[in-house]
Amino acid sequence: MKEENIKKQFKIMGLKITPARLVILEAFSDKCHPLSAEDIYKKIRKNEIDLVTVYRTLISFEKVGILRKVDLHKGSQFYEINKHHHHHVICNKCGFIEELDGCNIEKYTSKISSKLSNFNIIKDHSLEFFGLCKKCEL
Amino acid sequence: MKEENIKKQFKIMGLKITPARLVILEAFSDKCHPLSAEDIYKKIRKNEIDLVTVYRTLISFEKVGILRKVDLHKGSQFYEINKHHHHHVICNKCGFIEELDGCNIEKYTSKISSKLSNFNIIKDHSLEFFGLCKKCEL
DNA sequence: TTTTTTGCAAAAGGTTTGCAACACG
DNA sequence: CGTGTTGCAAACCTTTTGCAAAAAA
Repeated sequence: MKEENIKKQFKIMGLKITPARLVILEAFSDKCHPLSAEDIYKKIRKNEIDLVTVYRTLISFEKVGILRKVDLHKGSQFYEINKHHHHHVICNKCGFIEELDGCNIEKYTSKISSKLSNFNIIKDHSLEFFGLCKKCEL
Repeated sequence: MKEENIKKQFKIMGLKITPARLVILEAFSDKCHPLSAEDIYKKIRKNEIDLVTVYRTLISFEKVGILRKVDLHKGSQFYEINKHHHHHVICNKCGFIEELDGCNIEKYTSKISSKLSNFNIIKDHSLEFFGLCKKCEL
């Protein structure tokens, strides 16, 4: 995303443009793997942004819809850019992650929606696969 | 499950039969909602089983396949009986959980399996939906 | 100038580990 | 009796909170 567009989006979202936010957003753009707070902290250490700021930024970004949470059955919470909705396959042994293009479960979602007794509104879903990668299957 | 069958299964799994394990397993049987270590600890407090033992038991049960992890986007890890595979809808506001009967994404799973470049073996998946329950949508 | 945001320190969960005592088989 | 399991205390790791200083608009 271009600098200008980011600024516009931040403004719309009610977020001030700060170096920390730009750096953290940047950390997501060059790699499409999900990142944890710690991952980002290490990655941008040279910028000397506090880990607490990373946490707070992730929370704001998720709140306004820039990021989404991903559960990888690891110790900590991961986030990824909330675009090009997709899912992952995670190796139970080494933690390797493969991305799956797209997500075609809309049909399934609408089917289940009609069966629900306590929900009218479904906003999101998480779908991750777990297995053994080729290196670890041996 | 009957006492006898449990004992057999435990034996097969290489787990000794202990009061703690029976009580913890029991905690899962009368309710199909996912439970966290803390949930179980509170539920069985009268049996005076240490929280650490609960954690360790959950880990062993998951390892041998009696339980599976469920990610509910809450602070802690939840588990449920690894049978009658199904999914959940979780209210983002109040945390209410609705269970979905069955799971019909096998077709989807086999479709994605063929596209993977780093995995031959898919063992499990997690699929949870998030939204607002009828009480919270107002 | 006003409102957010940041850093630091500290607290608050949640989960894991070490070790000695205990219990299952 | 031997190995696996438990309880207790303490450590650990991740995430959150309070508050004053700094920065954005």
